[in-house]
Amino acid sequence: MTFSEENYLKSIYHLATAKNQEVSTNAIAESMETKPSSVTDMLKKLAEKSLINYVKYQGVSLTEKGNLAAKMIIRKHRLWEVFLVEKLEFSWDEVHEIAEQLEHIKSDKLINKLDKFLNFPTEDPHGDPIPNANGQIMKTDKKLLAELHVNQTGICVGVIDSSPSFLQYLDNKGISLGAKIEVLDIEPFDLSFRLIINRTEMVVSNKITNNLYVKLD
Amino acid sequence: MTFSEENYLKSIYHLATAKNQEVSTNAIAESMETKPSSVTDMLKKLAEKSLINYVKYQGVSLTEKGNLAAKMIIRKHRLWEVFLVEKLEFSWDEVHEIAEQLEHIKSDKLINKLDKFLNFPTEDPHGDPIPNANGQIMKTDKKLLAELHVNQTGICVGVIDSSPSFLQYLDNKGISLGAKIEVLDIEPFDLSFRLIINRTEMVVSNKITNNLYVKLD
DNA sequence: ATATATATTTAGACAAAACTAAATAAATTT
DNA sequence: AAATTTATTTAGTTTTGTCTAAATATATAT
Repeated sequence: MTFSEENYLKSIYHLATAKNQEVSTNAIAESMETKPSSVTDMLKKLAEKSLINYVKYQGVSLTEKGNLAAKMIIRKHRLWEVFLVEKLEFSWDEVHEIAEQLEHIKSDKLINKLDKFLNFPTEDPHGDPIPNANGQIMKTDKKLLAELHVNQTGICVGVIDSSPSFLQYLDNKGISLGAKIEVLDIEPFDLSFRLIINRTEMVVSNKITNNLYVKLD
Repeated sequence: MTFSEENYLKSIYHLATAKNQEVSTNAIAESMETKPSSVTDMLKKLAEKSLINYVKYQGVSLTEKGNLAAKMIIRKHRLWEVFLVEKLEFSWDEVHEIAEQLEHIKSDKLINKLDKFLNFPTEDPHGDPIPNANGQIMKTDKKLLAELHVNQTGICVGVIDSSPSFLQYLDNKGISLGAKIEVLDIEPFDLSFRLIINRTEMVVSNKITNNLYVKLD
């Protein structure tokens, strides 16, 4: 499988998981920053290889085979991210780009040894789950911070937006995975939250609360 | 720089180092298992980028820029090999293929952090030197085992042939880097050596002695 | 020095993955 | 239901890296 094919599979997987329905050509083109006509070409190839179900004009879904392949790429991506943060001391906003390259390295033995070396982590540095060697994903019962009520507490377990700018914002505010969060107050007008995070009181906008996952305790 | 360009540079570097003269089109084609006509095409491109000195029909040499680029690829290859053996517990005959992929990952920060994580190794698992971040190579004063005389002793510091079959042969004989070697006897007829390696006596052919480096002590 | 053999380059073609522009299907509006 | 907009596909081109076959340069042998 080529790098390009792998990137398409990954993209389709993410879009299908988010929307939970057939994925459109245009959606893929947008997420991959390419042209719809290029997408059509690739869809034919992936369908030819039985990695996707493709009916002209009807959008696509992953086959069992394609789904597993996508999860294996995501497994590699997230394991390498753990390696970069835990072993090489990268910060969580720097690892995505490098993992985009490392995820294409082909060697089952390598990735399974890496998994063991890292002690079989179940989540990457952004709180996203890491599929195991069989493609199974442990799903945690996390909620958006935006869904909490006043006086509820939880711990930060992940982000939706993992762009460097958002992650750096969180760093500046002292918010990292594992941080203890208590909701003091919610402003009805703009849905901003007054919180205590790790003993520090702060106010965050609803843009933040809609991109942070917490686990209730 | 593309993967292919990097592979050509590496190949030219190795051939130039071994032969110490202009490298021929055919030699490159053979070492890369490709056709001379393909090589010619690529040489034009590399010359265009000032990575090699190329005069039609005269063979090629690396420019300063090309030489440095080649050494950086080799640096990455060898550092990843150290990682695979020291951290992931691969054996020395398994790492080459995987390192061939990893050497193309582009991130200076990554490779320098990896270097630090591995404690700035100077040699890879086969005893080959690792260029530092500036491209400098520490050269050790090693000799071929075949050059030793009766009664001389040394320690094994590297191999020329690093094919899995040779490395596995060495494993079977209990020969690894750091092994203590004493030459007991040399058979004039076939130049086979009777040795003591790590307290065990054995006889090895000149094919072996011409592929093992030792350092005298 | 000429003939022969070998090495190298050129010319033209192909596959992969992208693109643009044009055509067509599907969805939406009026 | 027809018209319009939007989404998707097709057709034809480009670039990268490879190939084969043919041409040409260099090296070797007689």
